Amino acid sequence: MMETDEVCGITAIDRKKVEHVEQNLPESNRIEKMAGFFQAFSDPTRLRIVLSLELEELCVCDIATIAGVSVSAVSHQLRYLRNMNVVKKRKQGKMVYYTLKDEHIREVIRTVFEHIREG
Amino acid sequence: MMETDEVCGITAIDRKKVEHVEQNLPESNRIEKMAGFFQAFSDPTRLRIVLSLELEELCVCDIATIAGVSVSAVSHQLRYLRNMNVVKKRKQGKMVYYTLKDEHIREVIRTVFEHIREG
DNA sequence: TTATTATTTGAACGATTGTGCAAATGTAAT
DNA sequence: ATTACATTTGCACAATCGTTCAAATAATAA
Repeated sequence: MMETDEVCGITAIDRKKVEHVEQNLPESNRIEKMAGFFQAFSDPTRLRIVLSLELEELCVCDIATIAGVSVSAVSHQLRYLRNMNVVKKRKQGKMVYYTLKDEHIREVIRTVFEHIREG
Repeated sequence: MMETDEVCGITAIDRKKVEHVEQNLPESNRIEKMAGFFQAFSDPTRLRIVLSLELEELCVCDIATIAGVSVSAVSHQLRYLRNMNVVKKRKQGKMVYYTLKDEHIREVIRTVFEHIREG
């Protein structure tokens, strides 16, 4: 017989390991926040927008051209990215120009991108 | 009048910028792959699984306990993560133990995690 | 063999997501 | 004022997602 135990109706095979993990895992809040961060880059259109803004400050219309979707769709995604603190906007007359919010975002993107290349 | 131009029915405000971005953007294939990579970590349950496997090699049942979802749900997510080359399995008798696939994944996770902490 | 346990798989379900359309808002030009 | 144009917003809809349940595999124990 293995070291088996009943916990909440689920069979925990190795209680020590489970406890070790549960004690060292970030709290749920943080994990959800982190997952949300990843989610911001998990859609091809959104990622293309972000990568574009790493190269140039762009207006909504130009982003739509580059992303190959409607201006409306881009606007929706930009709002999403703004809420996630990934991009910021600069208004100039009728136009609204978007850029990445800070260097921090740039570095994360670059890091992951490098690792993708290797993998 | 601004430097405006009709392209595919979409008004391109600044053709130079658009061309510069389009020429320096990764190709669609790569962007989609990269987005897929991010997507692997964009769900709280999946991210919790990955973070757990960074700490310990775990069987499916223990992962379910830690993640707080059914064994079935975990198995589905593990298959997803296996297809994405994030985790690998080791079979031992009835049990199947999972670990992160390589150090590469570990480093990406750590990097992003650090940046999240700061931001 | 039969029973038990761990995992996987497929189907079904509600929830979320990304999109385009149409209307609304904001801003500048005529 | 009216027109023109960039952007935003609300709605609807199809597609995808994450989950559980139940059945199927796989492997050990009795």
